[in-house]
Order: sequence, then structure tokens, then C-alpha cells
Amino acid sequence: MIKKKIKLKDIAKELEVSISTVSKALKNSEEISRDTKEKIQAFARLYNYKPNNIAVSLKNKRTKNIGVIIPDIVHHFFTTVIRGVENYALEKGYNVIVCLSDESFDKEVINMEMLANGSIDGFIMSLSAGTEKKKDFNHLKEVTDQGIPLVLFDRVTNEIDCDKVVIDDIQGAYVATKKLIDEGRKRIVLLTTQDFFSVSLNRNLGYQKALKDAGVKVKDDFILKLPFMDVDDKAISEFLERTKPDAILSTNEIFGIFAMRVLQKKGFEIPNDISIIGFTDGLLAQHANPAITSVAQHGEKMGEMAAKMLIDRVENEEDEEPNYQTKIIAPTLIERESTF
Amino acid sequence: MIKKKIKLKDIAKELEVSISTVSKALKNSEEISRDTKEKIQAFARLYNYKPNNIAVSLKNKRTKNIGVIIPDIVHHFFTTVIRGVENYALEKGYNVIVCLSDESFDKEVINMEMLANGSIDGFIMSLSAGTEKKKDFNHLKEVTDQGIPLVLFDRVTNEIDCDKVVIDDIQGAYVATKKLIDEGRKRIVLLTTQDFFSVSLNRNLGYQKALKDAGVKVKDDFILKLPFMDVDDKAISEFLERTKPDAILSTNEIFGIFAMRVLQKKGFEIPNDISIIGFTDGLLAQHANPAITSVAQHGEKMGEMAAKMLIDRVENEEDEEPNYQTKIIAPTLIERESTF
DNA sequence: TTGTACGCGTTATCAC
DNA sequence: GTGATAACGCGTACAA
Repeated sequence: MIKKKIKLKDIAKELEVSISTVSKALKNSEEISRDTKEKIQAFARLYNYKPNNIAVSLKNKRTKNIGVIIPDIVHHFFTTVIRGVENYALEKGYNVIVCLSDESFDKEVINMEMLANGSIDGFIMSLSAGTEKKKDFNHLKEVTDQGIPLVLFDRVTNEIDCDKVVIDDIQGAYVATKKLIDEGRKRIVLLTTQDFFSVSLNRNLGYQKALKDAGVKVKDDFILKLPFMDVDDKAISEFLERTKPDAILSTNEIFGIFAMRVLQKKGFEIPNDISIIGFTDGLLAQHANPAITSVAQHGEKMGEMAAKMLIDRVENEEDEEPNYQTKIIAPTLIERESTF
Repeated sequence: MIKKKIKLKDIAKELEVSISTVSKALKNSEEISRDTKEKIQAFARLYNYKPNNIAVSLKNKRTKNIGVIIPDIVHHFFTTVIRGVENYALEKGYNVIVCLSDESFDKEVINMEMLANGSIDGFIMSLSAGTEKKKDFNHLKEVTDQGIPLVLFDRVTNEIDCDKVVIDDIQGAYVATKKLIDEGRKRIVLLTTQDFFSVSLNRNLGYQKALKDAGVKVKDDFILKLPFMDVDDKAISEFLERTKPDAILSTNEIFGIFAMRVLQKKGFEIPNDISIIGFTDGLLAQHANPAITSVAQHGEKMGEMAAKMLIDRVENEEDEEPNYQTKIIAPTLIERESTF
């Protein structure tokens, strides 16, 4: 009952010509006579011939696959990036192999090694928390040393020479903080993650810069650094009680949501009593009540750009002069109901 | 500067042995002498030799890739399924190639055809809206006819003979509706999508069955069928005004969230005035205020089961008697703040 | 215009 | 113990 896939050899045998004639005929080569071409093409269409990707890959040393390694897929931002990559990739005839590092250095290494042995033409990735913490980038170095193109996005590192796509995190935090200052807020606190995340560090800088520019003194105890994994309601609650803020900037979506719920349960009104701005313009921010003003990271655009950079690199490997670029996307402040 | 990847031939040349000796030595074959094995293995380790996946695939006719095609990735449920698939796949040494159909029949076909030509050992997929609407499953049929294993999950069809993983949607809706009835709710309305979605149909059945079992007459105008794409605030708003419900069952997460916001803006208290239960236990339901009681679909478990079924099938292709199975996962009602 | 021969990197069979 | 050879499916330089 199984209709096995037909291959060149089968067509050749059936039509009593050589394999190479079939191969050429199917590529519409000028060398082959109109008659045989038509005969072969008709037969191929009839039996739905499609070249075997693996054999073609082995021959061309091109897989038409791109590997994407992200820390976590249950995370709206990464999800939008994948969608962007997919969009562009499909258009160019590439498949996307997605691997999750699960925020773990080891998994990131394993995944990279698996894919680096011929499965893909290039990588798009965002560093896992484990890798950012450990600051060990040898697996990236090995990949680039082998000449495999790599594009880093969002969570990047200066240690590796390659193409990058990021948003201007400093600017994003600056604009958000400024918005809060302009509203007249005086006690603006920051909810963020630990410093080893490059993005958190930059957002923290932007926050501080905006305060300084407005002549406000930065207080260290107005900044709460939480572990990235399980959110700790209690820590947030205590922090808010201690600091009594009139505005909150959160460097991610989830901390902002948690803070808002804590405050609402205590009877505060958002934004009347307290304004909130979060990073990552995800579904949670959009559908919260009130909807949360957010710094959009434009994940889909980021994915598309990363894919474009990567595929350009893959398809023009002659470049002996790498000339790597870092594209910086401007973040956008999306004003909603959690600010005035 | 580029350190090209080393291959068997390079090792053979360097150590002045034959390629096959190297190959055997690296697989620790008994045929090779201890000395040469050690020498070769040491050399291979030093130069970090790793077999080329593509060549191995061509030889074994096994790619160790599995293709996952889903309608949308910016959707928490599918995202958890992918995570489940990834978990199991990585453990078994498989990569996951993710393709998005974008709810479109055409994209689904294109993606399938791309992957079916040797890129993957089997498929895991959930039907796009377009495919469910069109009821054209030829692309699936072709794939299974070629002997490529296929596991359908969540949005499945009876037209195709293959392994399947679903949750018991009827039961899920039944339990949720019963919960609302037991709370004493009298005017329970249903927010759902159009009938061509198999899951919506079943959830609708469960809702109606629960009402009938409780002796409540089902009113057709208590059921609102919305297009799946862009949610229409106004339609929901009008529906709620017309039906004046004291409880809402939503067959997905997003409609429930929208309904809640509409009601809250009108001054209703959840759950004091109106209870809400949604399907898909996603981030939105968890972090809404109040948090929404939901029917959990156990996406991660579903993904793991689908991956296990697929890989079992792939690795035991001798089975001439297919004997396909449909695994039915029991849904769980997660009680939160939007019900009593 | 068509066909032969070889290579892509690996593995398995068989001969030495 | 080791090595030559064929095969996986395709593409192409070269020969006929």
C-alpha cells in the first residue's frame, strides 16, 4: 500500500534513458532535446517526483535549514522573533530548526553541537541565562571559527564577532522613565533581573540616565533585582511596601504584571495612584486590566532582520572580509491605560 | 583563520590508514587493534571530529529530525506543545523543525512538501483553520501513503488514519459547564469559534450535554460563534448585553479575557455578578485580574506523548500492521478567582 | 543530444 | 587487523 517516493534512477529506468539525462531534463537544461524533456517532465509530474533534500544538501553543502536557538519558547517575545524568522525564511525557501536551551548553558552547547555538524547553514540565537552568567562563549567561537554564519539577537555579547540585532535598551528605558517623570512621578522604582543579563544592565542604565538628566538622585534601594525564573510575589510585595512608589518601570513583562496585581489587591488604582510601564510588549500587557504601557521590542521585525542578515551571509560566503554589523532597532513606547 | 571541519578522509590521510579503518576505530569496532584505535580516537578528539549529519542521514535514511507544523506560534497552547516535543526529542537525540502554517491551507501544504522530501523522519501537526474549513487532507494522505509517520494533535480529523493525541474536549466543556451550574448559575452563555474547528464543535457538545443533563434547555442565542482571527469587542459586547448572562464559558482563552474586560468596564464584578471559565490554561488566564478558572489542555504533556508516539513509530517501522492509536488526555479544571 | 564517471561523507560488506 | 569497494541520491564536467 505504501507508495514509495520515486527517484531519478526510477524515472531513468522506466523511460530507458540515463540518470543524468533525467536530472538535466528536470532542470530544463538546454542540452536535452525538447522531446525527451517533455516526456521526462510529464512522467516526473505524474509520479510527483521531488528531489531528495538530503542528497542535494550533501552535494551542495547547503542544507537550506537555519537553526534558531532560544532560551524559552513560552515567552511571547521569543515567539514573535521566531515568527519573523519563519516569515523571511519560508520566502527564501529555508526551513527553521528550533532548539530550546531552556536557559541552560549545557543545553545550549548540546543543541549547537548537534546542529553544527551539517544540519544547518547558519545560526540565529539569543543567549541563555546560564551562558550569560557563566560568560563562557567557546561554543559560539567554535561555530564561527568553522565559518558557520551566526546572528545573535537581543541577548548578545561583545566577546563574539558576528552579526547582531538588538534594540536600543538604554534608549527604551530612558524614554519610559522620562515619560514617568513628565507625568510628575517622584518615586519611580525599577523592577529588573540580575545584572548578568546584558539587556537588564542596559535598561538599568537608561533608567538611571533619565533620572539623572531630570536632576533626580538615583537611589539604589529603589531598584529590585529578582531572579529570572520563578517570580517571587512576596519579594515584590515587600519591596513595594518599603519603597512606596508612585511609578514602576519593569524590565520585563511579568514583573510588571505581578506588581500590578499586588497593588490592586492592596486597593491601589492604576494609574491614578501608581503608573506602570513594562518592557516587552506582549499579550499579557495588552490584555491586562488596565492594559499596560509598554516598551515594544519589535520581535517580529527583529526576527526578520536576523533572518535576512543570516541568509545574506550564507548566500555570499565569498566575503573574506567579514565586516560584521550590529543592527539597532529603535524601541517604541506604546501608551496604554497604566499611565496617563 | 577558518578552521574547517575535519572529516574521516583527513584523519585517514594524516594517520596513513584507510578511511574504513578510521570509521571502524571511531565506533570502537573489535576488528581494529587496540593501538590503532587509541591513536585514531586521540587524534579525532584532538581535532574535535564529529560525523557529518547529512552524510549519515543519506546513508541510514534517517535524519533524526522531526517536523512540527502548527497554525500559530504566538499562542500559548502550541508553544507548550512544542516545549513538550522538544523535551522528549532532545532526550532521544532528535531535532525539531518547526514550521508555521499561519492558519493557512496553502502554507501548510508548502511546509509539508518541503519537509517531506527527506528532511524529516516524521510529522507532528495540528491542522490549520484553513485546512479544517476546506476539509482537504490530500497532503496528509500523500505523506502517510509514502510511509512517513504522522501524529496529529488537538485539531485532528477522522479522514486520516494515523496516530492522534487529543484532549477530551466534550468532557472538558461538560465539567466546566457543570461547575457553573453547581454554582447556581442560570444564564450560562458560550463564546466559541465557528463550527469547522473540530475542537469547538466538541466543546459545544459538552456544554450542551451538561445543560441538558441538568434539565436546562439549550438556547441557540446563548451561543456566540466568532471568527477565530481578530476578536471583535463589539460583537462580544452586544452579545453580553442581549443575553445578560450570569456565567460565561469560553472555548478559548482570548474570548474569555475580552469578555471579562468588557464586563469590568461596565462595572460588573467577577465572579460576584458573573462567573467566567475559559479553555486553554495559558498565561493570560493565569495573570488576569481576577485570575480565570480554566480547562487545562496539558499542552506539554500532549507534546511529549505525540513525540513519543512518533519516535516509536519511526524507530519500529517494521510494523506492517499500523494499528494506529488515539490517545485521549483528560482535561483538568483549574479553579481560580473567576468562579466561586 | 545523450551518457559516463566521479564526488559529496559515511557506513557496511567482503577480501586480503 | 586492515583496506578496497559499493552504496545512499543527486549534480555536473567531460566524453562520446
